[in-house]
Amino acid sequence: MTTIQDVAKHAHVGVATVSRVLNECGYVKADTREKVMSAIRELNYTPNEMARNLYHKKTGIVAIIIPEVSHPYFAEFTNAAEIALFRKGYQTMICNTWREQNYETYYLELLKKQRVDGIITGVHTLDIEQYQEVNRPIVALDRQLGDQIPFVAVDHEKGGRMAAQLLINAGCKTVLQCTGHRKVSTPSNARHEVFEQVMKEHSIVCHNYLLKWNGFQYSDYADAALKIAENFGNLDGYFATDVMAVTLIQTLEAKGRKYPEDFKIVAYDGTYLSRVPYPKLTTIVQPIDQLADVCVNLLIDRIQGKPVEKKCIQLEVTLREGDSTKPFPSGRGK
Amino acid sequence: MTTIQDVAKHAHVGVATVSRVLNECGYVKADTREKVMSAIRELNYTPNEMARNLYHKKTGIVAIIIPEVSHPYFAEFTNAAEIALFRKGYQTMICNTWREQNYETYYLELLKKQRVDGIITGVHTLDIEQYQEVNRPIVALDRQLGDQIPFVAVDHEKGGRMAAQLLINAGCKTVLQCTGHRKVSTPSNARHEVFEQVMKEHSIVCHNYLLKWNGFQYSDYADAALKIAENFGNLDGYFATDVMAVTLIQTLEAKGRKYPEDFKIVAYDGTYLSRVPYPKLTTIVQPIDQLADVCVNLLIDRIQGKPVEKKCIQLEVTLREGDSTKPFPSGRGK
DNA sequence: TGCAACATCCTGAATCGTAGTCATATGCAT
DNA sequence: ATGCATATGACTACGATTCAGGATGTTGCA
Repeated sequence: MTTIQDVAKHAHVGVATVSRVLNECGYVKADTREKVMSAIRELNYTPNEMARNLYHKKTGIVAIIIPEVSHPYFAEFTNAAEIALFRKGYQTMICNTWREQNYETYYLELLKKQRVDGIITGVHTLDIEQYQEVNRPIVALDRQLGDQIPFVAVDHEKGGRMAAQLLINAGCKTVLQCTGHRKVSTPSNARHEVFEQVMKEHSIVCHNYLLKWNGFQYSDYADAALKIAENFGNLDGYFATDVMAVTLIQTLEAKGRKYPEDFKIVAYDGTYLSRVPYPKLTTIVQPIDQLADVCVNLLIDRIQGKPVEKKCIQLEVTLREGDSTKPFPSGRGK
Repeated sequence: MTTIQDVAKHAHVGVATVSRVLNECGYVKADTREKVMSAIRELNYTPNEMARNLYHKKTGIVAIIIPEVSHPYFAEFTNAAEIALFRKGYQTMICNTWREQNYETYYLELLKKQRVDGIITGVHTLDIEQYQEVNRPIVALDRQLGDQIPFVAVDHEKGGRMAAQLLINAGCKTVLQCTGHRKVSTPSNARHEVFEQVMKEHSIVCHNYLLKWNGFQYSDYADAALKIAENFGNLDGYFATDVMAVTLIQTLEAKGRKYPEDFKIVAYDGTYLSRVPYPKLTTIVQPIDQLADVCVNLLIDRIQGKPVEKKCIQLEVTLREGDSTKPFPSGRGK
């Protein structure tokens, strides 16, 4: 690999001059610049980023820590984040944790090691303390990690309430919601509390199905859907994330239930998946691109040392109403 | 940030000793090691990766260049690649090109700049020459980039033939396949040639619909599906990638055609999306995880200087047969 | 005209933080 | 005293940037 030294020697100038030409700063005579430029071309020289990074103490890389990038929600989030980061001049590193704490710890180290300038984390496994002791730029998606770390989330309570209301309006009497681990302290769990509560207020039976997570594999969701179909196969309302919702629909259909005549369903997230079923699936949509933008902006501000005043930013969910919550014909027998 | 110097001073030893403790090499007395260790703990020291990288002339980062990571195919590919890379001790950088040549050029520069140790490219826009002049570790997915750059792809011809045969066996008489730009020299275009040819051999009318790519957005696919439904809405067989297939199904259903009674369809790729429709969608499945593994292994070999003898690796497609190619009842009137 | 003041142009050396080479210094056995 | 294993620190390379400062050229003003 050719270095700036080689270029300097080849152009019969000092390294500082080459550097000035490269960075277009300071005084350089026109013909000297030309000499340097042609030396650069001749030697096919490209400045070494590692050396630059060492000097400037920045890498221009941001790590996105997520359970796994193949999950539609995180794929779309990562995608949007990459765009935003690219615009700001940053590269994106992806870090799948598979919900393993030690992976998360490992990735958190990247920041201490100065391998990345900042981290956007979308996982919820590690203890808060570990995040807090890394006193460097971090932004959290859907998780409160103490006072120092800004976090971004949608109004999940509203999302849960909307979902509940949609099923109630459709005339559901016995419903089920699919949840992740309820103990995990993430704002996104709020929707399940609200959902349950609203159902209770309307005296509607509300079952919970705890979805164990083993990675984003079809078989896991298919198994879960099968279990639900077995144990809760004749309810009239369901509330689940996109992935679970679409899998559930096909499983219930395979069991002979007509979609969306026999059962109503509301999906949550609004990824591409939620647009696939026909008739259209009613979905509570998270503004994934916006979430990513906000995360990136917050992070870049922190990296650049700007004081981040707002520690918590909440965005709105929207409703994409389809035919999966069309009311049951009135007067139907239970 | 604390440096190795600080640790050395704090422990009253030389930097070399600290380095030896860190890297567990050379002779260090047990109590000296302890002194150093406790200094490291006290100062909360972590070695700076940038400096290490500069010294060792490697970053331990691999770039994956793809059109965009939100597309299910690339999301699943990237996911699998990240796992494989992590196992080999590498970090993954994602680079969305949006099919813009200048982005691709920019990302290719990362390699010259020594910001990454290697590149896996899954895009097809840039001229081959630009790749060839970067004489560093590159592996291509689904594209032949000259003799020096190994490439990995599935047997698309077989895939195209299988798809054609499935529709023929189902009794289709007039079919349509959705293609990308046919001029682009990617092995994956081979399936369309074969598909067309097989159809011709069976005297079946085969239409082509050229899908213009503007990014992985629902609206684009929805628009395309709408156009197909308008102009080719009453054919009896379709062949398209997962994304297009599922969108097409819902659009044709919305037009009143019964799936899969009125028309047959074969999907290509085998991402999660292809598992969503009910009744099940017949799909030509690419072994995406395997493709990623092979790409990663080839790349790491190249990075580590091992001679890569096999310049081209072809994997097999498999058939996941669903009900979307169940034969039309015999004797139906055209 | 003389020369201070300033702008222009360029170089060498120091710097960023780590790793490894080399030289040196112990202790212990022969 | 010699040899060897053990133990340690000063120094320098990695490649780019930047600072201090030297060498010009140019202007302003007595």
